[in-house]
Amino acid sequence: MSRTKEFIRAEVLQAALDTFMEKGFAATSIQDLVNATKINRQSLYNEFGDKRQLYIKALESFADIMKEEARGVLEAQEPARMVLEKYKNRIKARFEVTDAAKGCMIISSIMGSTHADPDVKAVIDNLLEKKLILLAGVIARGQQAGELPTKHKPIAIAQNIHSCIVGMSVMARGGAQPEQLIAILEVAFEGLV
Amino acid sequence: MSRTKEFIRAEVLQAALDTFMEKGFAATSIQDLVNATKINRQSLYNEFGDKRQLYIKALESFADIMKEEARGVLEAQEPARMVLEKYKNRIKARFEVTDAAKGCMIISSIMGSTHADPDVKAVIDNLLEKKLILLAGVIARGQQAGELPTKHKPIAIAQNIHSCIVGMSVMARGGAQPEQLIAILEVAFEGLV
DNA sequence: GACATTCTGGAACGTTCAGTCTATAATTGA
DNA sequence: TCAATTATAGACTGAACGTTCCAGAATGTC
Repeated sequence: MSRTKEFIRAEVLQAALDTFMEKGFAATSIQDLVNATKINRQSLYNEFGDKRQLYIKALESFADIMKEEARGVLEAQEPARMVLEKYKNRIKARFEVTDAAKGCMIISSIMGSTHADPDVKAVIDNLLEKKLILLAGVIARGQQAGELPTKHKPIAIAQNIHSCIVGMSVMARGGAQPEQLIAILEVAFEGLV
Repeated sequence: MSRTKEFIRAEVLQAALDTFMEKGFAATSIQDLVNATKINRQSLYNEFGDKRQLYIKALESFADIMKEEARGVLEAQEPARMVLEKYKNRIKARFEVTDAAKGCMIISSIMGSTHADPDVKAVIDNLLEKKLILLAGVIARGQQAGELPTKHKPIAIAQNIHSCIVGMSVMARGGAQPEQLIAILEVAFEGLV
């Protein structure tokens, strides 16, 4: 047979993801990716195709992680307030580690216009939809159980929380401190936990 | 003397701004800027220096507009709830026009890492600070007058609103519809207006 | 009308880019 | 040990990039 690979696909994808997140698609050169992944230029092309395909695969791995994280918390069969409390703490933890400043691949994609690519947009839209359904579902359950105020629709509240987290992520990258971000989160979850 | 210019500086800056917002700094070529501004390549260099300086000048003009808009609403000497109501309506109007999807130069800069440039970061930080001071000031005034709930600090509430607006801007660019965005805004201003 | 100045259009520069090619080294199964 | 296969390293290619240069056209002042 043949020689075996000396790199681990997941690690290479993670390194590529970090690079794309830090610099954005357009400003990331193949050489940047070669340096970051520490694998050969040709191996990159063999394994992932061109730059665009590598980007999409890195984005998909990011989306998978996000989806898994959201499901792990939001699908718990507990009272809605408790689930939301845990979710809030999960977000809080994300912004407490300083490298949260490195950003978010989804926001980076949207702002960098790579989402003009239908394949990219499909990944992003799918993640957003899944997340909002989960979150709105928990809120709806809480409202029906009389645990949560019913002034606003579940989907609007879910989107508000999402919107706020997106904003926090941008602010984190802009240099905001964890304490500020956590204070924002407390306001956003007012009346929910 | 000499031949007069055939272009209007503000219009050229606006065209450059639109281009940078749409594509981001790295993905915008000089040729793109020549096409968008409809002025000569050499004239661009004569008037604005290189690409980076043009970017900064476009960013500054954007920041000036944002600052002026914020001051126009938030410096009014009226009851805080009324000021916040007007501010909410101003934001709402911004997201009702469909070209809000084109984005925001500040977020684009932060996500695209042009804010690693100290000159760029200075413009952004200054705008953010000014805006938050104004907004937190109105909220503090409202709290002191007993118009607004005092559970959270004014600056935290202001940052929460800012964060939410930033998130909405990203969502708008991602394809969210005005109705969704307005519903988010209503949730964000809950208890404030 | 002559001059000085500045705008304009296009060519040209050196650099960097994404992607390909070639040659060599390494590893496997037989 | 050998043949087959694949990783690796670096040179290479053609295009696009930001920027500069140059020649000519246009315009205001004297």
